[in-house]
Order: sequence, then C-alpha cells, then structure tokens
Amino acid sequence: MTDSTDRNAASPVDPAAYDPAVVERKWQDHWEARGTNHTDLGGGASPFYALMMFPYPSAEGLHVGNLFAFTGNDIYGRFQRLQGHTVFEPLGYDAFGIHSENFALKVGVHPADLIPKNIDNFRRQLKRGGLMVDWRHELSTTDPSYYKWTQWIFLQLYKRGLAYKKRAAVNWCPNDKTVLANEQVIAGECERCGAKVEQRFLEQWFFRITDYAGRLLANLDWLDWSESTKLAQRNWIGRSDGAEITFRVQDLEEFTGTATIGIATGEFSANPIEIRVFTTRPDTLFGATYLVLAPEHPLVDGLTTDAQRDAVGEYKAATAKQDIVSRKVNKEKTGVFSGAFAINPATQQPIPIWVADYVLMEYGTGAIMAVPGHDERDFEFATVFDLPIVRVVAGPEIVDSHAPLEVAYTETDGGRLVNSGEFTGMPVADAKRAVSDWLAAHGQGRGVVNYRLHDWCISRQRYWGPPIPIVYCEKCGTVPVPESDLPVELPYVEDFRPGDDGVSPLARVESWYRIACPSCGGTARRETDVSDTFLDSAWYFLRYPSSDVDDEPFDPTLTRKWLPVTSYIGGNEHAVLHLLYSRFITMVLHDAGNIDFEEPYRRFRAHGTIVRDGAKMSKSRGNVVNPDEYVEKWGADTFRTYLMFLGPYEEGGDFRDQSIAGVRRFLDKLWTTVLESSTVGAADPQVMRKLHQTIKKVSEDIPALSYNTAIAAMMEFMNVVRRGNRDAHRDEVLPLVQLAAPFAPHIAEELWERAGGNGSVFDVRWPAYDPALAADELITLAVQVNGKTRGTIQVAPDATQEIAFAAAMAEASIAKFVTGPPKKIIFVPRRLLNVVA
RNA sequence: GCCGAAGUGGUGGAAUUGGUAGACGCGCUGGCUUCAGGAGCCAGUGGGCGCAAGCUCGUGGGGGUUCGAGUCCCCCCUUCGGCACCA
Repeated sequence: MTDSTDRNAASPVDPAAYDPAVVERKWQDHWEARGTNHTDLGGGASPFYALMMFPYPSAEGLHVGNLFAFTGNDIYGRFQRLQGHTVFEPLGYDAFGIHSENFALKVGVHPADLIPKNIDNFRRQLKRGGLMVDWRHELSTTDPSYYKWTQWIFLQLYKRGLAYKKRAAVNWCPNDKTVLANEQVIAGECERCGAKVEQRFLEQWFFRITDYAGRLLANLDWLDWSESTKLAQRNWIGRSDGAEITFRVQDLEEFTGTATIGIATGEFSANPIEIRVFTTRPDTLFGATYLVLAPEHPLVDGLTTDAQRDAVGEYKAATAKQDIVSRKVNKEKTGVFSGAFAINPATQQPIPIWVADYVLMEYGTGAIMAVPGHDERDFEFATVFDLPIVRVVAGPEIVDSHAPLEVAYTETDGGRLVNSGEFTGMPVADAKRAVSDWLAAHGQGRGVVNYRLHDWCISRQRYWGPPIPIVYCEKCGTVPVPESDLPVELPYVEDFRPGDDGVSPLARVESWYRIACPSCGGTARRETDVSDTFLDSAWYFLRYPSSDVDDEPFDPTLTRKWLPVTSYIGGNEHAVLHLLYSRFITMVLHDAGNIDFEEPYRRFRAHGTIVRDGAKMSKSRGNVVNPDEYVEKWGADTFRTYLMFLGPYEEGGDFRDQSIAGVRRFLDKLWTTVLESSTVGAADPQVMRKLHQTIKKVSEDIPALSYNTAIAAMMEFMNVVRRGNRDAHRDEVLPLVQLAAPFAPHIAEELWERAGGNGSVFDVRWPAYDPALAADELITLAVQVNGKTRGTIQVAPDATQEIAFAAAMAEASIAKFVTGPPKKIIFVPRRLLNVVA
C-alpha cells in the first residue's frame, strides 16, 4: 500500500468538502454585512482609483467578456489594496442609447421598464463574480440625477462656444432611422445594423473637438497608455503637415458681379477669384496640372461657365443623390470640367478647374491641386479625362525627366525635384519647406496643419437619451435651459419609435416641448433631439466618487483627492470613441476651471478579447459562454481564475471547457493542502525558498497584468509543496493563500479564517518577499560547446568562469566535445558557459 | 490599398528581453486506488533514429548578423484586428 492510499483514506479533510457555492455565498454575505468593500472616500490614505469601463446592461445578461474585463481590474484593485492603498472600485451602467431602444422596440417593452430589470440582473451576476465593488456608488446614466449633469456639461460647452448647431450632411441610417457619428459608420455601413448609410441634411448639434485636436494629440506623448490605443488615437486625429496654396482664377472679369458665392462658414475667401487648396506636397507645385473642387464646394456655381453649367449642375445633383457608400467605396473616378481656369503660381500657366467627388468637402479646404505625376488618385483621374501628367520628382536612379510616367511616382525618400524651375535638384524634404516659403513670400500660401478629426455630432433623433437642454424662442432665438431648471426630464411616452422623417419622437409630445421661454416668457419650444450616448460615458468617472451629491456634478474635494483615475482598464474597441471623447470633455472642464487636471486617466490598459474554441463568440454560432452556468458548476473563484489563466490579459485567450478543470483542481489542492497543513515543527527551507521566489514572481506579474504566468507560478509552487506526498507546513502555504486572494477571493477568505488568520485577508498586508530566503544555494548553468548545449552543471551562484569551466570539464559527457584547447570562453554569470574550440 | 498585432508540441499558452525552447494547464499513455464510472494519486509525454547511453532535427518559409537567434536585420507567405479617395 502506498503513501497516497494512506493519505486519502486517513484524510481528515475530504477535498469534496470544498463547496464553492457555500463558501462564496458566505463571504459575499460577510462582505456586504461588514462593508469590506466600502471605500473610505473622505479619509482613505493613498487613494487608488481602479476604474473599469462600465457595461451596457443588455437584456441577455452579463457577457463573459464583461466578466473577463472586470475580473482583471478587480485583481489589480485587490492587489493594490493589499499593497496598502485605499482602493475605489465602482461600477455603473451605460444604459441610454440605441442598443436599449432597439431592443425595447423589438420586444415591445418600454426601455424605462426594461432597463431597471436588466440592471437588476447585471447586479446579481456581478455580485456573484465576487468583485470588490463599492456598490454604494453604483450609477446609471439613465437616472435623472445623473443625466441632469450630462445636460449641465452640454451647457458648459455651449457657454464656451464649443457647442454649435449647423445644417450638415450627416450619416443617416435608413433602418435605425437616425443620424450616426462618422465613427459609427463602418465601411459605409451602420455599425449596428449593417444597413447602407445615406446622406441627409439636418440641423445638428456639434461639439468643437477639432479645436482640441492638437492638444489631444500632443498629450498622448506622455500618457501611460497601451501603445496600440495611443496609436489608434493618433491615426484617428490624423495630423498632416502641409501648405495651403491660393490659386487665382483666370479671367476674373468674367466672374465679377455674376458669381453668387455662398460664404456659409467663413472658411472661404470672399473673393471669388481665389481658390485655396490644402496639400502635403507643396514641393510638387510645378506638377499641378489642374485643380479639383468638391461638388459641394461653395465656389463651384460661381466658377462654372455658361457652357458647362448644365453638365456641372447634373453632376452635382448626381453626387447629392448618392449615398456615402457609393461615394466612398466606389473608387472609379468621375468628374466634370467647370469651364474655368486658374493660374499655377509656380509655372504661371493656366490650368483647368474640375469638379469631382473624389475630393471631399469635409477635409482640408474641399479643393485640391492635382499632381497626377505624383499622386495615384490624380493620376487615375488625369488618365480618364486625358489631362496632362508632368514629372517633377525623380528618385536617385537616372531617369529621363521628360519621359511619360507609367504610374504616379509617390516615393519621397531620396527624391529630388525636376522640371521645377529654381527648385530643380532640391531634395523633396527641403523643397517642401522652400516652396512653402516662396509661396508665403509671394502672398500665395502658408504652411498649415490639417487634422482628419471632425467635430463631434452629438444630436440623435431618438427617444432614449438625455434631452439636449436648449429652448427655441420665437423672440430670443436659441436659449440654453438655465442650470437651475435641470434636469430636462425625458418624458415617459408610449410611442417612442423613431420618426422616419428624421424628427425625434419627442417632437410628437406637444405637451412636453411647448414651454415658455426661460428668458422672456414668450412662446418657445424645446429642442427635441437627445444627446449621443458617448456624452453620457464621457464623464461618468467624475461622478462615481460624488454619486450621492445632489447640488453639483462632482464634489471639488473628493475630485481633487480621487482624480484623475489611477488605473483604467477596458476594451480596445473604445480606443478612439469613448477614450477620445472623455479626454476632450475633461480638457474642456479643465479649461472652464471645474477641475485641475486635463487628462482623465493616468494609466490605461486595453484588455484582450476572449474567443471560444478559436472562434469569436456569437449567438449565431451558439458558442456564447453564459457566466451563470459556469459559476454554478465550478464556482466564481474557479471561473475568475480560469478566465485569467487562459491567456495574457492584454491579448485575451481561447476559452475551452475542458481546461477549466485544471484550475479547479488547483483550488481543490489549495483547500486540502492548507487545511491539512501542520503547525508543529518548522517549514522546509527548500520549500520556503520556492515560496519566496513565487512571492517575487506573483508580485511582479500582477502589476504587469501577466495574470496567466502569476497563476502558473502559484501552481508550480503547489507542486513543490506537495512533491512526494509530503505534508505541508502552515508557514509554507498561508502566504500562498494571500497570493491567490486577488484571483480567488472567497476561498482565500475561507482558508485564511480556518487557518487562524485575523479578519479579512484583504485587510492584511501582502506577503513580503525576502531575497535572502529566495536565493538558491546552487544554480544550474548551461554549458555549450561551439554554441551547442551539451549539458548542465551545478555551481554556486557566484561561481567564477574558472570554477565553472573546471566543473564543466569534470563532466565527461561535456568534456568529450572539447577536442583541443579552447579558443575563447564566453561566460554569462548565472546563465551559461560557452566553450569555443 | 494603408496602419497595427501575431504565427512556438495533439492543444491553450511559457521563455529571465540575445543565453538550457516548450514553464503552467488541458489532452493523451502507463500504473495505483475503485464493484463500476468519475474523481484522486504516481510516472511519462516535441519529431526522427536507438534496447539504452545518446545522437540529430525543431519556434510560418528563405537568407543574414552572432560564440550563441523564438528573440535582432532583409525578403516572402498566412491569419486576425483597425482605417479606407484625408489630398
């Protein structure tokens, strides 16, 4: 009979006695009753704000991806608490928006009735997950006491001239019957339903985020964020350095007096004889053989000659009818000649002015100088319409600068100008500057910076959102709702379907929208659009600490103490939208003097996504993981730990049902080993050495979010503790309970209590790592001969090259490869010895 | 098309950042235990050759740098994300 038989038979604690359901219920009740997870916001020393992106409470319930995200944040937060910080880990619900509204429409239940139920379900599921959340600060964006302040933020922007209304071409989803932000249009289709997005013109509220483009970009340089996220933001902001160049239209007499130029935005010259273009390649000015205006460009009508008027009018009409998909996805070049010519300031030659939809009104000046020799699009257009193509840049290879180009030459590195008058021979980079300077000196241009970022359209012609706090008075015009009148409550209306005319459902509620003007008391009506969900989530982190404050959005003292957010964890799907908008709103509030910081999140880490059996989880595939089922079967501690074990947290991982058993086995072993551990005698120094190595590893891995390797290290230690069926000593395993606590908090509390620990394991300090105890007596050194590993030797950690070499040569299996006297010996202390013969 | 990330055993994934490739887990194989099944425990488990000691090959493919490359450089292939006529 073996030892293991005896051990199983005589075991005082049956492993089956670990019943996660019982343990988890017990500790969740204790935490609630004892306020273990309550944060002392006013008094806590060393505040640590561990924020996670709050979920949208869908009717389907908590997604395993949510739990993965929150668990990762929870482990980080619990670890920081064990390090002595006062950790604040709040949670709330992003419950406004088209998601909820569409679902409500589908099932025929009012969102105001549906959302509270969903939230209750979410809260139940989240609590089962054992998160260290201070539920006293829970919030929902749909609560009037919350969106009162969302509206207040709108008013702050309005006051500062950062909220404005304009009639604009917007992305219109014919299925959801609403306007979409550019960011919500994916390859010309609605992000939500996939319908082809059309162009419509509506009066919309915009935020001037473009005013902040430079700062939003510059601050990225010092933010401690995931690089991938910063890069996504940089690309989204899309800075390009170039020049604005003014072209004079030829034969100005022809236009003077006849042109009616709509100068709507002030961006265009009031003088109809000038066209301004933006280019990143001023160096190619000599190669500009024609100009192109966007069909919507305000100068088009004034420029067009009588002979071309019908053709241009027809083209404009065709473009306007086109939806954005065809316009942006269909890349065949179309266009029409305006009949007019402009003078190229460099060559002094007249060049034709064309109108084409490959030039977009919303970027740059809505007009370009076309350089077909060095731009692929222009090349294609010039080929279709038989316009001249001139080479003005050549690479280092010898070319005939007058030979026709087969394709556009877009290379700039090593290129020099040709056919460019006084600039010929100049390297491209120098020529960019030189041509810009030359233009500036002649009053025909200047260096400018352009951004791809557009202003943020926040209007939504929908029901389920905070009404925009604006009143239109017959006498006073646009009047902001006084702050004392907030919130503008969203009325409960039975018919909340979106109108298919682009008008908000609130416009059907006359009793609501007809009010007296807050300024003059005269006849007025409310704005009937609601604001974008992204505005709700752009400031929620400011509200959490002050969630119970009624008379202001955020208490100044609490805010100074707790913000900016110490650590933010969330999905990279919000890399541009939510993260950019919340940075913008924070900057505005900073500039308005409401807060003393301009960046909301000190540190941001993007977590990965979980797939199942190698495939994305989706309802249609039927491979969605329901957290309830798994928590039921394995326990929350096992489920949490498994989620963290299946891959690097920042990359995600592959959920496989089979593998979860391994984590449960680990917790089973933890249970029996701790409860059977001996308190008499002394701990084994070898095991204690491994323990301290494990403490070091886990302590380093958690802050780096390397949860999977931290768990592996604990498993490894467990194997050492149990090696050869030895009996563990309590001193060996009690620290392991602490190491495991952030991952598996319930079992850790239970074992801590049963093993005689005092109070909550989360009120004890993290075990200290002692380098002296962790130091190895002997280390294994790899021995290579000519770079090939031929064996290993055991030496003292401080062994010298001589000692190591002698030890290696004493091993016949190694020495036999060393045939002559060594030419060279490479010795890396504690790592390897390489003998080059 | 452009930008980004990544390709490692049967499998999820490790690898001190240029130093023993495959930690840890799953699965599999053998053994113990069990009425049986499961669970548990012990041992083994990259491929090839070999009874063995051992030899040899091996991190998507091809070249290179180096005493030494999964890691660095060049070219190519594949997959997954993001952007998409941005001048």
